[in-house]
Amino acid sequence: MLEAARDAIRSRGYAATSVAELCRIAGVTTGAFFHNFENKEALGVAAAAYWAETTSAFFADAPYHRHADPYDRFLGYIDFRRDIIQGDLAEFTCLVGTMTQEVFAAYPSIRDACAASIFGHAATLEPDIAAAMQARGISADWTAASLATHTQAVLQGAFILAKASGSGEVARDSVDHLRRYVEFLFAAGLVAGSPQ
Amino acid sequence: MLEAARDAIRSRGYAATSVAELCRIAGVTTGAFFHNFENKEALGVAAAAYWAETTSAFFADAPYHRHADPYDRFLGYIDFRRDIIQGDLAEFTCLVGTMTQEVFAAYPSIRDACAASIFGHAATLEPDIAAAMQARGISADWTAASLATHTQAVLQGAFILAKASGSGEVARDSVDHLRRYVEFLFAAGLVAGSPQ
DNA sequence: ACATACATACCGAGTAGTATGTATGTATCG
DNA sequence: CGATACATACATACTACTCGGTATGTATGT
Repeated sequence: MLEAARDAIRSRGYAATSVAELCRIAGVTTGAFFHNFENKEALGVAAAAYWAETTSAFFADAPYHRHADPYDRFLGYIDFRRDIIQGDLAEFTCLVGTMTQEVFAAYPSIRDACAASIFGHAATLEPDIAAAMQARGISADWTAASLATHTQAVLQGAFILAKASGSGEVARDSVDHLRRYVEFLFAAGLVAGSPQ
Repeated sequence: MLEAARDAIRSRGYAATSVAELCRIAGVTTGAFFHNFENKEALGVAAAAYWAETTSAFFADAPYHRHADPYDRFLGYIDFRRDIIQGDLAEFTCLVGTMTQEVFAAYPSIRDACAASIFGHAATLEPDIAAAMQARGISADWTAASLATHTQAVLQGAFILAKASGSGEVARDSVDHLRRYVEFLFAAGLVAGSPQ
């Protein structure tokens, strides 16, 4: 059911996905649906929570954690995010980013669940960024938290451009820029602190 | 009518905005609506085209064009984008970015109109970026076009995070990171070409 | 000066279809 | 036997869209 919601909402959006269609895809009846979810809004919240869970597990198992150096882990994360931008648009884009755009004003409960997923994921990057900053003696006018959040902004924006262009290529290009930025940040830390 | 569509779709989304509601806001009848637009999809296309027109004029009149140096104009653009992230969420976020997420699979005509607006706007930045690169003798593994596109990705992603968090603050933080990146790119051009 | 014919823009009640949600019945469990 | 987990058949509201009618203007002929 939650998987059906994930797939349908990712390709059609929240409002355009009907409960009946969802039931048909998942092979359940409307009775079962409304037995498990109070209403459609509750499904949206549950879908966002399910997304947070499954993506957490997915990234926890990803190979970039093998690196001993936290800086390498962070760069490895970015490379990994770049690598998984491939195949069908609805397969690599972000459910909660999509839903947020639609429901942020009308359904605060869904918006909050989406925000928890996005910022919760960003928070998992903070320790590595902070450790990398400390190892390189970086004290800048940006924080580990703001850089972690920025990576998510770049990714979300990259997904929008991918959907607009119909291809993941522009998204990968943007992630390349993000990687270069991070290299600059930590290379600059070795010499001074900020550009010019 | 197009203004009503712009405001309604920016806060509620395309699918959740009904024709009847649109007519009520704009103070027209359904007869008038379907006289002017073949169907709701045609309105979506027209709204995206109207957005492209009005934003083109808005940015053409913006103060950053006063700078004599193309590099300053580009940085001025980024600062301007940062400055206008204020007030209500539905007022500073991007109509075509929002619509793209919803309709990219179901309504190719709307998606294409949104893509034309986004990438058309990005293209207006290319000449200044290219001129700045040439003035500083930069030959890098990135192009003016890819950097222009990346700026749009950061902005679009920043808007998503703003909607998720309910505040423009995180969006402005991301634009700050973008500015710092651009400064790095052009500072590095003066010495070598890439980080390290 | 003005009648006729016609085109365009618009009105708004109505329609077929679809949306979410509900009321009620039934099977399956501990 | 009571509670939970569903299935089925609606109910009600809303959806995009239509269609016959009308108001307004314009081109043309006399």
